[in-house]
Amino acid sequence: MSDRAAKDALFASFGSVAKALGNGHRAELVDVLAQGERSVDELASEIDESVANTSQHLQILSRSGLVRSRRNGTRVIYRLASDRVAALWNELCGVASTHLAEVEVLATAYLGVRSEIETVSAEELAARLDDGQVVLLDVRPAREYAAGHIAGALPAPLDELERIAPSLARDKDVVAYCRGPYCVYADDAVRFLQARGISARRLDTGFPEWRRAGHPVALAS
Amino acid sequence: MSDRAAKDALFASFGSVAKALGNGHRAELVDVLAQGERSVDELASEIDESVANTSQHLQILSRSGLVRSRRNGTRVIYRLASDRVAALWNELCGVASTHLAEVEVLATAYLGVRSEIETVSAEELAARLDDGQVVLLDVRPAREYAAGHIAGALPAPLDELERIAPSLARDKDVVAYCRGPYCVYADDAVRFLQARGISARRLDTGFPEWRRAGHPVALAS
DNA sequence: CAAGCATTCAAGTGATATCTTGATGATATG
DNA sequence: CATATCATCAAGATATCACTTGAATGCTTG
Repeated sequence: MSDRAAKDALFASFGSVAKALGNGHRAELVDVLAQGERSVDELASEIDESVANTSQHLQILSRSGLVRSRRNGTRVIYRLASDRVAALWNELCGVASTHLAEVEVLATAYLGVRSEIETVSAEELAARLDDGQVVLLDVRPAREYAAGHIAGALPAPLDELERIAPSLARDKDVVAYCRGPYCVYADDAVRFLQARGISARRLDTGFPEWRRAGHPVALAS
Repeated sequence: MSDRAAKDALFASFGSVAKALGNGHRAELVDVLAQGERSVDELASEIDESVANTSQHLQILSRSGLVRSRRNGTRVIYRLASDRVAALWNELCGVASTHLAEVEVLATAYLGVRSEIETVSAEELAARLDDGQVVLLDVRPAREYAAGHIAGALPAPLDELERIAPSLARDKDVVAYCRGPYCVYADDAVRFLQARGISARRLDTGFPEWRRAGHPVALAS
């Protein structure tokens, strides 16, 4: 094999990993899997695609090494191959939002206008949690809270927020967090609380980023 | 627009950035551009593709925001949109080599067996440079050295290594570096020197990674 | 303004991707 | 062992991608 052919093959291999991420549905699958492992039909309903199609996309991700799977009874459970994959996904989103103007437009179309939603950085949140002056709400679905959450966070899935809101201490800061920067849950929660006169902010990232940064978490045993 | 359609569009947009990297030739273009800006025909000859094809690939990279261009006389000069793009490319290579077994095989086919080539980490090199006990050789083409190099490195392009080798002080460590972890130059240089009885090691990354890590560099004014 | 060079465009061809549909495979349960 | 469930496979239609070729554009220079 010539040097050129060998070099092409090596770079094609690097490219194949990017190609695996180069599809909206597969990108979404990686985004969901960053929250934790899921079965094929859970993933299919999460991304609103047929099971057959989802399965095929998962196999493409698997062939490029981004995800792994195991069988559990009749189900096949997929997970990210490692935290590095989640970090790569994060970096990709960051580059896209920095350099692709359309991302901002599309994010607004999906998430709504974010200008009135104040954010908190992970560093600030970590510091204020130590002071005990923050009520931290995990507004993801209950099972994701159960699988792991920021240390000290309260379970507060969106559909229970109405019930929880009245009991929030008025003398503390309320902060909501969810799956990540492009997840609607925390935005919805902040708007919901604001509409009830409770000022709240959202973590500017999400649980996976928090955990990867080495901040304290509570994980399912 | 429904939430689902909006979400699909947003994630398709993220995916489009990955798709731009999802081709061996474009990946190689990004790898070269991480060294510094280049004209279209320089890039075309670097990746051994036709100018027309190279131009089209560059436009795909440009549309996805990964590169920018400016005109200089009859030439069009392309550059990476930012260091974050180089960091993303690095992360991608890292994930590929961690999770794709074939990368190791292909890297060996291209770079040769690397087991006998000792490496130095950037941290160790930075520390030893301060001690003055290292001869550091930049074995990239001369114009890349001229555009910027590690502070204290000597210009030592491969085709002049024969001339330079005899003058290397025998009481110091010799370290070679080049474009990055998947570049042959430093490996070739180490083998060349070893064959002449000079023990040498290579930096395990390359110049762009060194610079992004904030280590000292000398840049063209 | 004509000539030359670098780059881009446009059109065409063969190869890949994506999604759908219906069938098959694997595992647990009655 | 029959059945239900979850997942994968196989085949086919449509769209997109990658590369080639030849023409067109933009800039500089004589």
